[in-house]
Amino acid sequence: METRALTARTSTESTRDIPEATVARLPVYLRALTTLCEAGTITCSSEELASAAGVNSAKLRKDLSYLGSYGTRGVGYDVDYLRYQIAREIGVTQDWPVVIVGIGNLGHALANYSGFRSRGFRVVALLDADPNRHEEVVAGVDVRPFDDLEQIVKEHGVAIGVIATPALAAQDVANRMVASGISSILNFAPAVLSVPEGVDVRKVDLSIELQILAYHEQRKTHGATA
Amino acid sequence: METRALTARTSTESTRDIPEATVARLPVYLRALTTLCEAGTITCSSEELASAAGVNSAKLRKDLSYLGSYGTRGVGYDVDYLRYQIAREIGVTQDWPVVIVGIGNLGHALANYSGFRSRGFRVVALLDADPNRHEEVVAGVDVRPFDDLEQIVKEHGVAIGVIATPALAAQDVANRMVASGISSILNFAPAVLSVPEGVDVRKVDLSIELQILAYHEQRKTHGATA
DNA sequence: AGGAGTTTGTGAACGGGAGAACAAACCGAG
DNA sequence: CTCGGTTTGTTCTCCCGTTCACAAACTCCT
Repeated sequence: METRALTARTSTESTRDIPEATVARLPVYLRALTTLCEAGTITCSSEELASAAGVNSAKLRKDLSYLGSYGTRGVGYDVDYLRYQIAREIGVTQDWPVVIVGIGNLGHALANYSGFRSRGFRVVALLDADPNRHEEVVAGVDVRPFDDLEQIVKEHGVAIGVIATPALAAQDVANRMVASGISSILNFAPAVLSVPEGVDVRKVDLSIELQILAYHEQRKTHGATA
Repeated sequence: METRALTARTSTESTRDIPEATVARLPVYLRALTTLCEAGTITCSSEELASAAGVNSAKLRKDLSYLGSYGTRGVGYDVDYLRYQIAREIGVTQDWPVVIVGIGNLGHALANYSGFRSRGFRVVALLDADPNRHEEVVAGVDVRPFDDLEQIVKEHGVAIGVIATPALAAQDVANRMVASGISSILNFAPAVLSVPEGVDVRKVDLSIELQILAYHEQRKTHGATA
């Protein structure tokens, strides 16, 4: 009778529906906590953690409150405990298999990026349409033909794909990924992807970021071009 | 008596104070327009352009309205004219000199990325603290010692810097950049930078994007781990 | 010239996130 | 046990951004 049925979960814990803005900050908190942890810190206040993460302390506390009450009033948060809780909420307590398509300059860099491995992701395959690259071994993983995508996805249970191809190829790659069963895509190609309902796409665009900076930069020195 | 005094500008054109969310979308429109232009399209409606950019048409129209009235009712927008207007508003009608610090995997990829050159940016220098790299030439630009930063910035009038170093070095690099006169920073290092008032920092974090995808992915297959 | 059809530009309602401020809860000292 | 100091969790308010809906404006056809 109630809409509750939709939000009710089997689990005994975890209040669901975390705001999107909060979800985007959780990884930042996670990194800050890891840094604190490595520095030997046992406990920290919301003020300290907020400062380490570069956000407002009130915002931090509100964000954490969506996950539950993991702090202790008058004391603060247990660094290691909170770190685990956030990692669990995000889902990076165990590794996610990932495929990267497009082994150009950027693909190389991504394959070699150690931050993936250390933060819950494992590159299980590198794919490229160019046969000349199929001899290569990058970061300990050999480059394979793009047509192997479906088999690899099935074999490793891959849910997340990274697109690092030229813009023209991006939509085709996305289509094949979706057809193979991938339901989350990180797109580095400068192209707008259209995907079916239920598939998440996040886009990282290097030149757009620079253009945004250029806009503000232009403002700073507006009329003073002499 | 009115707050108008604050928003009034000397220029005869350009209504100022464009919302930040709009600024972030202008480069997307610019790219969509360029694509349309290359396809030979002369005119397009807000609906078409919005679809090409992957946004709502009402949002597109409102965004464009902040720049002025560049469309024609009953007709649409002149592709080439609008393209120029947006480029001018962003400030990419002429090239911005850019320095990249940290020539590891990612730095290499960035230096070779053709999208910068074609979108109003010119890499004038590659810097690295490691003397072993100073022999290298990447993308036609030779890698120079980090200590040359100030001289290069002065010489070329560089206002925008890109940080592609490990996390530990990022803050130091940022400090040196600011001291040299750079006032806009694009940071790829997984670290929170603190900079003085007036300096803009944008952050691109590869693993955070993946973590956000992982969160949603975990939801899709919530209790069905069987 | 006039009217039908089309598309822009914008006013207004709506929803979500940011930040301030405070009550509830915890620790430790006496 | 009580009290003062500290820090969390949460409520409330404000502001930005999104979206709807419609009037204004333009073209084309008759």
